[in-house]
Amino acid sequence: MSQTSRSTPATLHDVAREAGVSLATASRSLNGSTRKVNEAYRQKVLEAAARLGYTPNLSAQAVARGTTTTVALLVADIADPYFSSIAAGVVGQADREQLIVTMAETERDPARELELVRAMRGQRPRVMILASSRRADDPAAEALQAELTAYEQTGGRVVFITATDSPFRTVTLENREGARALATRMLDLGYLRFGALTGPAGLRTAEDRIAGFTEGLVAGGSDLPADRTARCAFTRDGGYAGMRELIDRGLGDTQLVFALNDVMAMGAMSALRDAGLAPGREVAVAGFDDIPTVRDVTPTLTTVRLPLEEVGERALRLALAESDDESGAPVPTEVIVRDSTPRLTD
Amino acid sequence: MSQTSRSTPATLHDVAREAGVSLATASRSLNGSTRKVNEAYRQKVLEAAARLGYTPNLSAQAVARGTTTTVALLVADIADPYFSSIAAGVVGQADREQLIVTMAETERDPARELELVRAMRGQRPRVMILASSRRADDPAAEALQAELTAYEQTGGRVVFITATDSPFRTVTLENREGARALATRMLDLGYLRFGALTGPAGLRTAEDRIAGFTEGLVAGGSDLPADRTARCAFTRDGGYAGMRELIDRGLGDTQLVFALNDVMAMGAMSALRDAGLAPGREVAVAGFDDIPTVRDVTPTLTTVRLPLEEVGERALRLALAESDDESGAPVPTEVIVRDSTPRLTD
DNA sequence: CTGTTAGCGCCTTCAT
DNA sequence: ATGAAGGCGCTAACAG
Repeated sequence: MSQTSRSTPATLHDVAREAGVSLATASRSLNGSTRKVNEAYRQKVLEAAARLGYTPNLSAQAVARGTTTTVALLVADIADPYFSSIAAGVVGQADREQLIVTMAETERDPARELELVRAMRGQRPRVMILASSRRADDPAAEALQAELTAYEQTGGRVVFITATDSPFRTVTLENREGARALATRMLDLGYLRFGALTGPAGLRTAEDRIAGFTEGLVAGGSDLPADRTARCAFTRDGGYAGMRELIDRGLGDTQLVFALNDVMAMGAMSALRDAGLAPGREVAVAGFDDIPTVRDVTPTLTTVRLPLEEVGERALRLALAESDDESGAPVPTEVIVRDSTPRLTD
Repeated sequence: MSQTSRSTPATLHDVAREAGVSLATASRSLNGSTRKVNEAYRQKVLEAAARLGYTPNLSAQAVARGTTTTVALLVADIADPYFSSIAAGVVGQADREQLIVTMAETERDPARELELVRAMRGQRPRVMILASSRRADDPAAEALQAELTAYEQTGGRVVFITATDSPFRTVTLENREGARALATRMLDLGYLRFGALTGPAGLRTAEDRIAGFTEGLVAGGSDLPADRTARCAFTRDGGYAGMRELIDRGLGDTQLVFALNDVMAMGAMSALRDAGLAPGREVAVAGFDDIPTVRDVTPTLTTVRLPLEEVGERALRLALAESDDESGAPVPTEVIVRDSTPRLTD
């Protein structure tokens, strides 16, 4: 029975022989679509398969069927809560759809992203979801577009998460609108003088958020002066460094700093604290995304909620949808006011 | 040139024809191991491949070669920083080894885990890494073991992350030792009366940490009274609920609560805050893992550092290693004292 | 309903 | 060094 030395996985052939039926019958009772096989045979096959510990070879099925059950997911940084939440959504939905997800990390490098897309095509995934951030100045953009177009022409489907001007299906995140709503809300709370950590130049998401925030301020009669902003990486450490820079340059009478995303905001609050300033009390801070941990920092962080898991789920559903225009409504966004931006009462 | 309608991916056959060589030559120049092909031909093939946008079909390669380049990763919860950090390590190392990683989520359900392992075997992955938590009372344990054994007998390699009594390769995390060291250190800081959130019964990691912590306390002349502990889920919300329960039961003169892992600790601190108690000042809190965000909470969290990304990398390296005993040294652990456990000076 | 027989895309002896 | 041919595990007509 239990072999102790290395062998090969049981093959469908083995199962068929063990059950005393033909290959086709075995195939049909194990994986075939609609049941058109004698129940008695079916049983024999199932038993034989169980006895042999048979598992269909997905690669073989893929070549024979000419189609896989794979979805490829590209993210910038798996350990970043923004991406891991999206990934959780994708993986969850994939599981429900009986699909397998493979994952790769671009590390925010466009050249690397292109390479990865090329490599992933080898898997012949049914769909490719690109969640790594788009940039305006991407030199590899054209090549990427070409690669993806070719991929779609051979039956694949690509879905972007938030990059509106691509010809591919997209889960639109209302970065601009959300940031604008945030600005409006902050004005309502009595804030008048704003600063911001603006993220790296050219990063699409960052630019949209800054633009929206600025719009909101301007619409409310305020503004975002350039000397109250700092460029920095789109990460926790970037947020820390950016706030540090703002502090070094002199915060002046800045009342609130918008940090573009929650991890940056958390870094920024730590920078304030390390400089002896109390976030929320002395300088208000707001983020974007509403990652889980912002409820647990002190003060709790005001932010714009993005249902990240749902975004991941939607991305996959969108990819699998028949009709092209199913992109549907953009993902709803919601301003969540917490303790990092108390109402100003003076 | 650029087809506008749907077609099929270029095949090696196409490339060969386009280059005017045989299938074999094309194969050899594109993917063959050692170069034994005329440079002129080689060039022609490469050019043809580029012109056609050819990408080798990995599934086909897999069936032909009888081996894949896939590593399957099983985690409990992708969005949890503990697992996403490990995943980042695995994916990073896989990239370096030219391997593809597929990912699935057990949602902490042993039955589901078994199912997933069975399903993943269909991919014929070279290695399978199980990072989802082991439990003592798992009714599916035997079946899982059988499944994994069968998998290894057919050439696969399984690696567990922290489950010492399995017959498979394991990346050992010194949960017990780390917790013991933490206890010792807390005693050094002057703490005398301890409580703990003990996680769900039967969860291996949780039990090791509690055992180690208790050992450390006892060795130092203290103890962990049952009435100062609370069972709860191994998550942020579990930590919150557990601390809530402790508070409701009456904290008494408890000075420090050990939370088993950082996300629980963060939940616990929020529970304290919501109850009007200042974490760190009125009740000290310690966690385990050292996930990135604990530097940004207030007070910063005392914890036991586990190099999670490195754990992921090691898991894959261990899987790929020739010799069996390369399990090597357990992952080093380090107590990191931060502001949530100030020195007691009375 | 069942079995036979071509493939699917690729690799790899085996001759040449 | 190159090409022809068989085979990997499975599916999908196609006959029976």
